[in-house]
Amino acid sequence: MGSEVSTGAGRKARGRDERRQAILDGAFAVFARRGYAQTCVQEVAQEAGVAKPTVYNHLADKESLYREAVEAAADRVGARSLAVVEGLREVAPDADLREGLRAAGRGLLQACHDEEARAVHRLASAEAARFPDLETSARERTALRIRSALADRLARLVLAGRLRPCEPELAAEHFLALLTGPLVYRPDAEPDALARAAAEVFLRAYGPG
Amino acid sequence: MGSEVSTGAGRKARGRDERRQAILDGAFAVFARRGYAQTCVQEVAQEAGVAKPTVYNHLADKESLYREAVEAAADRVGARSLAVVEGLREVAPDADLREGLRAAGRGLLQACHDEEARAVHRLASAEAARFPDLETSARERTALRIRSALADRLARLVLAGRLRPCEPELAAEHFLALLTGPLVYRPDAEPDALARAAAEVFLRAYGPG
Amino acid sequence: MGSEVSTGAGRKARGRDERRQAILDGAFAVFARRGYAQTCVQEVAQEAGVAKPTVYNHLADKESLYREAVEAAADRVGARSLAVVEGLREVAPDADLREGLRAAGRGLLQACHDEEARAVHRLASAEAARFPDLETSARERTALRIRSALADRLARLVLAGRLRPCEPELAAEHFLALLTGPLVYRPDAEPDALARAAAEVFLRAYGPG
Amino acid sequence: MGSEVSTGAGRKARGRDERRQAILDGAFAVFARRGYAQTCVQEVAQEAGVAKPTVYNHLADKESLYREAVEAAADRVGARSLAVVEGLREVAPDADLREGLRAAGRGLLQACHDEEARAVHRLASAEAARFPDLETSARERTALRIRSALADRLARLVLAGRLRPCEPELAAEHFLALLTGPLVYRPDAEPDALARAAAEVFLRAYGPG
DNA sequence: GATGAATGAGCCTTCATTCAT
DNA sequence: AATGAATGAAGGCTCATTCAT
Repeated sequence: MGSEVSTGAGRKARGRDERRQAILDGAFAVFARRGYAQTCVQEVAQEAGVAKPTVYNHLADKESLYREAVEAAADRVGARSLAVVEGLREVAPDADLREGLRAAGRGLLQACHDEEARAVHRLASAEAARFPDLETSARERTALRIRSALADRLARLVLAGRLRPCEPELAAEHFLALLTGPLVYRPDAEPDALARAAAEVFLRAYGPG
Repeated sequence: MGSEVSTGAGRKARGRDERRQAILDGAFAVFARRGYAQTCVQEVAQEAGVAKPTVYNHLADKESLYREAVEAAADRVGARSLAVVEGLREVAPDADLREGLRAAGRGLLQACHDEEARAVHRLASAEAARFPDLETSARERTALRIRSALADRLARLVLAGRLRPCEPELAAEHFLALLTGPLVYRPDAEPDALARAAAEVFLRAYGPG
Repeated sequence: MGSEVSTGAGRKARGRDERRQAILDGAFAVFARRGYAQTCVQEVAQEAGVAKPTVYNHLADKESLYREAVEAAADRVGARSLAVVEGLREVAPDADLREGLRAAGRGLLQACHDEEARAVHRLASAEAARFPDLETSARERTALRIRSALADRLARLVLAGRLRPCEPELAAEHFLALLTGPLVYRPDAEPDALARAAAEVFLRAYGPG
Repeated sequence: MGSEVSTGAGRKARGRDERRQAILDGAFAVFARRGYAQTCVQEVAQEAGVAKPTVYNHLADKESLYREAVEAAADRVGARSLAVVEGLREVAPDADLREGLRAAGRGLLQACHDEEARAVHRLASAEAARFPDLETSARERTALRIRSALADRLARLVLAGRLRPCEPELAAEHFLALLTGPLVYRPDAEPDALARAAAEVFLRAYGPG
């Protein structure tokens, strides 16, 4: 008895959470592949390596499964993207701002336009009829967090005299729009070219007078 | 049968196309409300005021129904948007360009971000798994046509010396991105404010040196 | 076209009702054999010779199926029993009343304690948790109708001086209780013996002074 | 393990039986509320305050649980009813027989038509398909024991000249039928009124010539 | 002995699609 | 051409039961 107390409890708790994670990860993968309705819980269970009822042991029903899987993925995307934006802190006072924005742009394209990020947005908006608030929830976990963090960085750059005075939130929206907007027309555009063009145009519009 | 050929054929043909239209319109409405899987053919039939097998008389199956309904709607959206862009032709050589861009922006927001347009994009991307080419098809009928027409206008403005030399396609993408990008963060933003900001920033970046 | 109008419409209507009847009959048979939960709709469909969805085309769900099947059977039992009680009308003023009651008793045992009747009561009370009012509904269609009709007959016999003055409803309950009560202890008792004993005892208690 | 043998065995045995009782009582309560199929073992476990596998440690499976719970309750009902019938022993040779029967009738209605007793009969007959002998088993533990005991009392009353010669078993059946039969038609009838009417009619039929 | 977690099996229900009229 | 009715196929969910602790 005593020999299992310390690790036993730990293993149990850890095991349960790990299994839940595995189920959510499997669910996101299958939902991304097939969409909500095409996905059957059976397939999610297979992907997670558990039996079907085990899925229901952790998530109440297929809808919860979807919602939680999408939100968890949205959190991952948001976290990745935030880390990239934080990189802008390190732009030295005399460093090349254009280069810093371009690097941030490249990073953001990787972080918030990779396969997972696009799946998050697609899954969130696709089932807006069934989950009226999922789109908003996903947006808060990704786009809004990113804009907010980026606006913080831009505000500092304004104070440092490296950008002209402006509304930081709007400027952030514009930078992100310039960066990702073209993907609508050219989904396979080179990230580096996109980042360069976005930085260039952004600085012409928002650079110091 | 034979007795109806002369008038009957005419009536039938016209009635047939009208009925087909009614079915496609009903289908788009229901698909937009419920999504692909939630929609049952029965409901489409009701919305169109016909019986279920009649739907199958006009469209082979549910998938055709979806595809054709979405593509027809995409064509409508594209046509509306093109008309707006064509309005830029009328910007007189000495007129206020900023105001012209702003007006075009307002019109585009109405034309390509109204309920129907957003439904088209949502429906096209939501079922990417089932219709791998529908997203591309819808994009061609809407976004690409718009960009192309807008690029034409911008090229003329460059030639007229009212914009700095640039790649017209990229500039068009940037204008559209500046215009609609903020909607990701503020879905209920005022169209006029969006158009003004987009025109302003676009001209700072692309206006004559 | 014209040649099918008269029979076609009839056939359609008749066909639909007949099919519904077949489904309800099949359902009652299977429910009586297996009980509510053991019965799967598939088996009901087989018994009725239709496909499973056809069952759902006629009855909304398994619960409706149960309720309607039980109530239809209750109506049949009630109708059969009423016919037997009506037979008491024909007891001539100078005929042997004991013999008339005995014959009615035999008939009632056949009509309201045959396989079907017992199944009705069992099915109605077994699922009282799921169908809180089914037991009452079945009782109204069977027992209460029978008591009422029998009370009518007994009242006439009182007026004719062949029974002592009494409350006809209570007397009817007592006759029916004497008739069927012993079945609780001897489910296989001879109907004729039961009827004779019930008539005998009833007349000792309710016969003219 | 070894260290608990002396006291542990005693405690365990007592605790074990008590726990078994708690489980059977909980099972009966839940089965009576929900019926066999609606009841899940989980709910029985909750009602008994134990975990689900503990139920399986005491009873082999859900069917045993049902059978044993119903039979235990039937034994309780039978015991209560017998005690009431035994009360008839005390009718003094010169006491009011009508009053004695009426008192016994009231007592029997309490003992064998209370909530528990009706649940026993309902549960036993409801699952006749699954437990072909449970109905008989329950009847033996309740109705047949009661009839037998009552027949004993009636036989003595015949010998004492207070009832006319008759078959005691049949007379007992008739008394019980007169007593409880009307409940079929009036489930909420006053027990006292029922008992009075039953005693009255019974004595008219079975009282001394 | 008691429990948390996992599973195998089964059933209700829905719906796209096809016949017969 | 249009419809009422029927069906084949598929999937979500529940639950009795069993391991591992």
